[in-house]
Amino acid sequence: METTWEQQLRTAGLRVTRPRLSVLGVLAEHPHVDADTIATAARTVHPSISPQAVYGVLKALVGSGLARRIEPAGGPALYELRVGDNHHHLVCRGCGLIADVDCVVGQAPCLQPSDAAGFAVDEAEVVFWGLCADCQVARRTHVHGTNSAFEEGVIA
Amino acid sequence: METTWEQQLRTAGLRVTRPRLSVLGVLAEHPHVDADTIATAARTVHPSISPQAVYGVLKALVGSGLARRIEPAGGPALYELRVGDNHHHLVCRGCGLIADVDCVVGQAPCLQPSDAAGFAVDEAEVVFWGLCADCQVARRTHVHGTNSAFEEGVIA
DNA sequence: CTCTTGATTTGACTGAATCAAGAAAGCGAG
DNA sequence: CTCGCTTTCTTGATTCAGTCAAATCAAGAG
Repeated sequence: METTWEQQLRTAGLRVTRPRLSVLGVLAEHPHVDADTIATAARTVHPSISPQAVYGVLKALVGSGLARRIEPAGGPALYELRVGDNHHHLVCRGCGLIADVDCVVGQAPCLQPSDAAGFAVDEAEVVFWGLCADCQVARRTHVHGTNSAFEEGVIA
Repeated sequence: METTWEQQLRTAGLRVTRPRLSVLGVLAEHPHVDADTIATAARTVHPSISPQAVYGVLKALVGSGLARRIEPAGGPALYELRVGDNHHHLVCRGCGLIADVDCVVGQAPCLQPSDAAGFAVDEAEVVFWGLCADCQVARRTHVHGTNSAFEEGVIA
């Protein structure tokens, strides 16, 4: 697995560098992370890595299709290594937890708009909003505000 | 129509103020606008309105259900008056143009994830990415880069 | 008309991300 | 193995969207 990243980088026409391997390592362990968390985690392996290097690496990875960038409303961009399978995401309104959902249909775009209004659609992005199991419990226990942040448009 | 806003504000328990009426006026004319554009446009009617007032008004409108906030990846948040019908959006990768798409199914969430992973889902947000009619032409005419900005992950 | 409460202004501030210039490292050719 | 070109990383400044807080101002109930 370790060497695979090296190969993948080369295949993508990218040089194999320490910052890139560190970032890939972090992404492999954490399915959905923001740039800042990646920088912090990567520093345990490569202490001198700069935040901007992380942005640069991520841009290169996304640009070459090795990683995917998702931008849930109300938070920083997140990155994941799972690419090419056009899956979707569940986002928790309470704690920001993200889970993957397999796409029912196979290829992108998995959905077609009822009226495309002249658009050539190449991707249908689906985000399911709700409460994760833990936050549902926390809500019911009525300790309103236990789980920090993200409090806002909860519909129920 | 003019007076309806006043009524709607009152019904929502909000005071009727000049900044709020100005912002509502702008939103009624432009279906999908960002806060900055709203501020600029509102100033033609109410010159002294401050940018922060616009943020305040928008937060109040969204909070009371009179407006909806959407946040397409890679751009500032946009606001629209069309609420309560759970419709979706088409976004142009070329120029950022946004079009509404009626939801095929009626109520939210219109879609259910195949495996909710314990989440209580209350909304399915769908964004269709592609090229609008104009940008398709511009692309074909090969004047690459005519339509500013937004250039990046075009799949085709 | 007056008073209370809610809204707006003003101005400072945060967080995420980009840009630019110089230094450093990858890696192919010799 | 070494050279040297090119890509990538570092450092530091800068933008952009949006928030926060204190003070002023106005809506509208009484």
